[in-house]
Amino acid sequence: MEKIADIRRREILESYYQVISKKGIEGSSIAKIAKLMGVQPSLITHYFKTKDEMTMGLVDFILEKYEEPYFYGISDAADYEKRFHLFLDGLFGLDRIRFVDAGAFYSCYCLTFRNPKIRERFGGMYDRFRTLLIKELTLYMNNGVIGKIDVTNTANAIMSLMEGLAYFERMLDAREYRNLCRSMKETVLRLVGR
Amino acid sequence: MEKIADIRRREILESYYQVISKKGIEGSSIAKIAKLMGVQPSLITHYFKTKDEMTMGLVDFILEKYEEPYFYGISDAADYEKRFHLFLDGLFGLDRIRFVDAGAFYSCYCLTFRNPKIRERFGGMYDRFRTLLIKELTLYMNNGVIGKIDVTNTANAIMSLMEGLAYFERMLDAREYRNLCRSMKETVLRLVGR
Amino acid sequence: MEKIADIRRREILESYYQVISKKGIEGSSIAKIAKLMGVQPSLITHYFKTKDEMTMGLVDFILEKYEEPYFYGISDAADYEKRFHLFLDGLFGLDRIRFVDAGAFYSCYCLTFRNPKIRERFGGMYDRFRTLLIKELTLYMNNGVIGKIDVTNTANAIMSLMEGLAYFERMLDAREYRNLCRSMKETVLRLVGR
Amino acid sequence: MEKIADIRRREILESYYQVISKKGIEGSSIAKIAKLMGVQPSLITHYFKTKDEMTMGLVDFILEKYEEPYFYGISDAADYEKRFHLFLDGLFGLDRIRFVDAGAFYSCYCLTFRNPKIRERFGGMYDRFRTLLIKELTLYMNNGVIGKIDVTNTANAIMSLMEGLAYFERMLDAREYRNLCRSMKETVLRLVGR
DNA sequence: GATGAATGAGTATTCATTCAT
DNA sequence: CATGAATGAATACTCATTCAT
Repeated sequence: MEKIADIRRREILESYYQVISKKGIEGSSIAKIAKLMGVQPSLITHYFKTKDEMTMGLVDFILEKYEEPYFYGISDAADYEKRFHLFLDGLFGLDRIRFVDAGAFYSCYCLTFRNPKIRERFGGMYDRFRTLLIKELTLYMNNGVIGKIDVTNTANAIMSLMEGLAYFERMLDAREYRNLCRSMKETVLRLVGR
Repeated sequence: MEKIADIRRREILESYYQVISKKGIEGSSIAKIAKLMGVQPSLITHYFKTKDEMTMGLVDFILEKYEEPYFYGISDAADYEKRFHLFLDGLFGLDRIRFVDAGAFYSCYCLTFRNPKIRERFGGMYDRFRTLLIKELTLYMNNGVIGKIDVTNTANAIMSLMEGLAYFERMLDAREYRNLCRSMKETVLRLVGR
Repeated sequence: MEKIADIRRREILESYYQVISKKGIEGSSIAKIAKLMGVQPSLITHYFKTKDEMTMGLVDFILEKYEEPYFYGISDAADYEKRFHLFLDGLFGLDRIRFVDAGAFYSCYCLTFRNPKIRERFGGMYDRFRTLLIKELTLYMNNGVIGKIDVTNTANAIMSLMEGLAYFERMLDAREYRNLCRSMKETVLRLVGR
Repeated sequence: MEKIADIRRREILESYYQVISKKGIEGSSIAKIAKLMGVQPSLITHYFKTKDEMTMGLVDFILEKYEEPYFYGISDAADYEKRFHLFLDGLFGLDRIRFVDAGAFYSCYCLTFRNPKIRERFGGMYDRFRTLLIKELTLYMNNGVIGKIDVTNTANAIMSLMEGLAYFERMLDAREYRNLCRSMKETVLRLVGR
């Protein structure tokens, strides 16, 4: 039984997210969010004292969404060989579900350049992701699925590949993107010594 | 013999660039640019009819700066072996000179999500870069410096690696970044069959 | 046996008084009062239907405080000569206790210019004070402590002197203020024919 | 030939003065001033960067008005006896022209409690007035029109009397006020030893 | 080529107040 | 008695833009 305040806050962040997706960070405003929600702007300031506070909320909102597929997308199959390929497909597969609008995500990423708190949040998220990758890679390494590697270094490389892939997704046509995905997967295979 | 108008326009874009670097796209305005230049805002509107027009100008300004090291950074050494390694260092070396403020660059990148014209500019820039990479890779391939590869595919992968590296640069500490650079270079070496 | 409602109203007025002292009438608001009290703004509206009503309450609160030293500060000594000098010291002495913050007091005084009800309250307070002065002066006159005077006129003059003194207190340095107090006392002595 | 900017600024201050007279400091706003002028609020911010800046301007505007009758109201008659009485009438006469709305004046006075700069302006004005009084009193003293007095002290007392008179003007009916004026004049006569 | 006056819509935030719980 | 949701108007100030000079 969630409190009404939490629901409202969530609603506001959801609307902020939609506005920022459509209009960008420079085109988003409390008034537009309120209009989308069908409430008065002052109601929003009732829940978030300042716009900065609300933006911090949005970053958390987005990073949570962004993180989800990584944390919950990993198979727990007993067969490590199979699990490894599922894992790779989860990272670079064409059917990878994108939970967060890329425009909104990069808008928030831009905030890291001037807002140390937001940079921390992004940093924290990537740390958690790196830790997850390391754990997973170590598992595969210890079970002979992949070769002996520097797991931290490899995790960083994988994250970089993923980021590059995401960045270029919309710059490429479907065929090029498909090739890039495959190429990335193969690159990872080589990186882990297979 | 440049006209005074061109000089002024350049000056304005330079100031816009500085403002966007410091305050982000959501914190930049004609008034702030004018203040930085020590002129009246209306002078800026005199040279750029609308803010959108000026922003288009800024994108070109930034992409030009961004492109420069790639186009002029490639060695023309006769020794292909040596040239190849200089080439790799140019892309992933620690001493790679960054000509464009990353915050400003990503702010402009964000605009591609809502402005098709700007997306075109970015797309064009990456096309030119891909063409350059393909030409260079083909040269190395034809001269036996690297193995038989799908050059387009490899060029895309290299661009992705570079982008991922740039994205994470400020999220990593110096040591991690150094390792990532080295790792990237090794990854490319494997991709090109060495 | 005071009701809780009366206590709360008193509490609210005390907080309003503090806020107006610190921020002035133009900087005071129900929200700030509520924050100072650690309650919700709506609680204040519960006790005072409108802000105007609360302001009326504040005026009474302040005038009551303001009046106090005059009403209770007068000696009841049997020796009229002595009592007269204590009386004078009470009005113009350096050790005169100020019960009301001058900033808050003048803020309320300003309201008399637009709010007839508030003007009445101030007028009533000054009437009571004048009556008191007249009574006291008559006593001294009838007992030969002072000469034959127009008591009403003299009371008005004394009030004016006091007001002028209060007005300039913070514009003068300590020495000047001390001299002014002494000068005022001497002026009164002359006015009452001594 | 005054510049348009100076005229506009003056116009704005005049309107601010009218609004503050009618609505008090707590009821005055840029929007109301603009409405009274028939212009957009943003035009006002064009001439005064902040409301505080405009308020500083208003204080100067009001003090200037307030000062005027004192500086220009003093007779330069050669007959000192006559000049002295004209001088007294100027200060306490019934026909004393009031140049400044009392409500607006006291609203500004209230600002001295929280704004040191404004306090300074008021202090400066009173200093100039005291200096003027001292000069005038010294003239009379040196020419035997009045007795030997402490001119500074007397100047302070006169200012206090005037302030008290102004403060109570609107609290008294016409007859009482007339009497108070006369009483004040007599008090001054006694203070200067006549 | 450049200034500065002016507009009108927009910004985040605060205001007093109402009402259901 | 007290909270907290919600409103709608107001606050100072900034925005991009136009236009006359």
